Amino acid sequence: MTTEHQSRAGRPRSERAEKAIIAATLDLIADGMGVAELSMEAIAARAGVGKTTIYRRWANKEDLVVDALATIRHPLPPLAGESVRDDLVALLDLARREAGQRRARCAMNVALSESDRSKRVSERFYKLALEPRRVAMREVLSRGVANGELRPDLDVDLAMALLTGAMIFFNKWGPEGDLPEDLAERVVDHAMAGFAPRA
Amino acid sequence: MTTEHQSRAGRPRSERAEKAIIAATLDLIADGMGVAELSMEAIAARAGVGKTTIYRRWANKEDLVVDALATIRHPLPPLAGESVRDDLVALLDLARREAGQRRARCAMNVALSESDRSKRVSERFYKLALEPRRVAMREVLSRGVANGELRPDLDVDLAMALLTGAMIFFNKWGPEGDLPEDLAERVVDHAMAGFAPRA
Amino acid sequence: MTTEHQSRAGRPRSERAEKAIIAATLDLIADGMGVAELSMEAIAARAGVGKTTIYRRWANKEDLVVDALATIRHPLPPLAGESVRDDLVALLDLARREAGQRRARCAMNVALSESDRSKRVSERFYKLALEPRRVAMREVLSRGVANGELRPDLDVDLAMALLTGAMIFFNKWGPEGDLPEDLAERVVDHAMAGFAPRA
Amino acid sequence: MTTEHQSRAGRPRSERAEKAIIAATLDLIADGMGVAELSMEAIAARAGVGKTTIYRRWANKEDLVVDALATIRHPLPPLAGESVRDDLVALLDLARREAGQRRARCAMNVALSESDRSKRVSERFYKLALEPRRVAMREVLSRGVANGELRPDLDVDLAMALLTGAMIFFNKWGPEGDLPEDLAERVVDHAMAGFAPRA
DNA sequence: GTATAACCGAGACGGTACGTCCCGTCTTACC
DNA sequence: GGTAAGACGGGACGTACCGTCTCGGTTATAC
Repeated sequence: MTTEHQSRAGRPRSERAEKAIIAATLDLIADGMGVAELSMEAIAARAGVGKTTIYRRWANKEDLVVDALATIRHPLPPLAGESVRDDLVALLDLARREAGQRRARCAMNVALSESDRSKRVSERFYKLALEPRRVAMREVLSRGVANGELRPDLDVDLAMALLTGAMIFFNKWGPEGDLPEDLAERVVDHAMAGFAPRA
Repeated sequence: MTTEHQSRAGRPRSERAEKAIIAATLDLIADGMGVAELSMEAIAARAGVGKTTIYRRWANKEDLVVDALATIRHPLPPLAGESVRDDLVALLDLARREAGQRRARCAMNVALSESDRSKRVSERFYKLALEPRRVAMREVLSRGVANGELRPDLDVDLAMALLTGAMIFFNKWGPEGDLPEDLAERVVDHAMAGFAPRA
Repeated sequence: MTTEHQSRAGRPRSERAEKAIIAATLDLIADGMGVAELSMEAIAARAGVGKTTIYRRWANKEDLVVDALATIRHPLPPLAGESVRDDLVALLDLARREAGQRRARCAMNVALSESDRSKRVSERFYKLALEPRRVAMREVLSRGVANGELRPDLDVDLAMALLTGAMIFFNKWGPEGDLPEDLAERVVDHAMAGFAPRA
Repeated sequence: MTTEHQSRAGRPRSERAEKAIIAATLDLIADGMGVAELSMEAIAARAGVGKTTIYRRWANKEDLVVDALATIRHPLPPLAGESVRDDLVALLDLARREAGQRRARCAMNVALSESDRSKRVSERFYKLALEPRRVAMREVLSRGVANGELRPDLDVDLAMALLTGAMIFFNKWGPEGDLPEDLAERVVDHAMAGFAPRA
C-alpha cells in the first residue's frame, strides 16, 4: 500500500485560486501591459482573490509572471524525420506562427527584457519554452551531420544560432504585420545553402 | 538697445545639468536596472539635479531613456572593402566586442525588451544603433552579389537577419563571460558556406 | 440505558486549551499591549492553539479580553471592623499594592481605556473588580455614619469617589516606580480630615 | 532688520492640508472610533489628502492622534481668586462640563488608554491638556495654605489627587447621562470639609 | 465495537489597513 | 526664466491580522 499522503497540515491551497491568478496575469499581460505596468492589485482583483493568496505562492511579481508565462504551452511541432530541411522548417514555422499571437509574443518580450536584471526570469523561461525546441533542433541537425545530409564539420551550435537568431530578428524588426508564410522555408534554405555562389 | 541674441529671455538651460542627467540615466541602466525599475528620483539624485530640470526637457521616463541610449556612440568599423567576408567579420566583431561592455549590452537589452510596451524606445534605438550598421551590411552584401562573390539570387534581407540574429542570440543566450574572439569569423564562414556538404 | 449526563455528544472541549488561551491573553496584555494591539494570531500561537479553538469559545477579541480580565482575582482584604479609618486604609492599600503588579495594572488600564469603545469591557471589569470593593467601602462608610465616626450628612458616594479616584489618579499619573507605602494612610487621613484648618 | 527667514528650501508644507488632516482625525474620532479603529486611509480620504502628506508630518497613527487631540483647546476657566473654594469649583466644573462633550471625552479616553503602551501619547496629552489645570489648581491650593484658608500642613499633591480623581471617577463610572450640575460644588465641599463630624 | 459527532492543530481564504516608494505636478527661494 | 529643493495627490508595493473556511486527525458518547 502506498499511502504516501503528501498533504501538509491545514487547509490545502485552492487550485481554483491558483488557476484564476495565472489566468488573470496572462490576461492582463496580453491586454498590453509590460511586466512593470502590471499590478498585483489588478491581478488579485481580476482573479477575485486576496493579495495574500498570491503572495503565499509567489514571492513577488516577477516570480508570478515567470510561472504564468511558463504555463503557456509551447508544444513541439510533429517532425516527420524524413529530411533535415523539412524538420527545420517545421520548427521555425512554429516560431513564425507564434509571433502572431499576443500571448506568445508578450512572453517572448518579457523573457528577453528581464535577462540582465533578474536572471531567474529569463533562465526559467528559457528552460521551459526554449530548451525543448533547442534540444529538438540539435537532434535534427546532429542527425543530419550523421547521415550525410549536412556537412560533417558543421558547428551545430552556430547553425542553431543562425536559424533561431534570424527568427528573433524578424520578430523584432521585421516587416509590419504578420510575417510571410514562407519565411521559415526561406530562412532554412538560405542557411543551408549558404551565401556562396553555387559551384 | 538691440542685442541680437535670439535666445529667449531668462537664464539659459544648463548644459551641465543635461549631461549629468544623461550620464546618471545610463549609469543606472548599466547598474542593472530595467527601464521600469529605473526611477526618475534616483536619476535626479544621482545627477544632483531637481526633478523639475528633468521634466522640463523630457516629458517622461521613456523619452529620457530613448535620448540617453541614443547618446551611446555606435561607430562603424572601418571596412577594407576588399572581400565580403572580411567586411562582414569586421561588422559582426564590433557587435561581439560591444557585448562585453555593460552599457552597450544593457542598451541592447532595453531596446529588445521595450519593443511591445513602448514602440518608440526600440524604434529609436533601431534607427540610431542598428540602422547604420544594417545599411553598411547591406552595401557589403549587395556589392558581393554584384561582383559575384555571393550568389546572384541571394535574399539580402534574409542574409542580414541570419548574421545579425546570430550575434543577438549569442549576446543573450551564449556562453557565460566574454564571447570567443573568433566568433564573428565562424558565424560569417558558416553563414556564407551554408550547412550543405561540400559537393 | 439512562446515563443522566447532560453533555452533548462528541469530543468535549479541552479545558487545557481554554486555560492556555486565557493565560496567553493576560501575558500579552501584561507584556504591554493595549487591547487593540493584541492580536488573535499572537494569542493562538502563544497558547499553542488553533485560531478556531479561540473563535469557537469567544466571538471576538473583546469578549476574550473581558473573560481574561475577569479571571484575575481581586480578593478583598480582611477588614478588622474596629475603625472606619483602618478599614479604609486596608481597602486603599490593596489598590496601592496592586498598582505594583503588571497584570493588575494593565487590567486597570484596559478597563479605563475601553470604556467608550466597548462599554462591555469596562462594565464587566467594574462588576468583577471594582463593585465588590465599592460594596465593602460603602459598608464601612455607612457604618461610620451610623455610629458617629463620620458626620451624619456625609455623601457616601461622593466620599467613595474621592478615595477611589485618588488611588486611580496616583496609579496613572503618580510618581515613577512603586507608590510610597504610607500612601493609603495619607489619602484616608486627608480625605477624612478635609482641607480646612483645624478649628 | 530681522529677516530671520526660517523657511527651508523647497515648497513649503501646506497649512491647509495640515488643518484638514487634524480636522478629519478629530471628526473620525468623534464619530465613535477608538484610536485603533481609526484608519490613516480614512483620514487621508476624508481630508482630501495623500497618505504621504500625513506621513511626512507624523511618523504613525498615534503621533497624529496625539497632535490632533492636543489641538482641542482646554482653556482655563476664569478664576476670581477671592476664595479657594470658588476657584476649585470653577476648575472642577470645567471638567464636568467637558465630560458632556464628545471630543473632550474621547480625548480623555485616548489619553487614559495609551498610558502603558505608548508613554509618549499620554505624556504629551498630559503636558498639553492636564498640566495647565494642575498648575492652576496647585496655585489655588498653595495660596489657600498661605493665607490661612487651608490648613498649613495640607499635602497639596494629595489634595489635588482627591479632587481630580473624584472627577475622573464620576466621568468613568458615574451615573448615566450628564453629571449633576452641582457636582463640582459638592466634591469641593466634601473634600474641604472632610468626613469627620463637625466638632 | 463501531459509528458518529464535536472537537483539535494547522493553515489557506478574501479582505482591510499598514507604512514606504515613486510617479508626474506644483510651489517656493535663489540666481 | 532656469534651478535645486521638496511638498503635493495618487497608486502600487509587500506585510500583518482580521474573522471564516477547510483539511486530516483525535476523543468522546451513543448505538
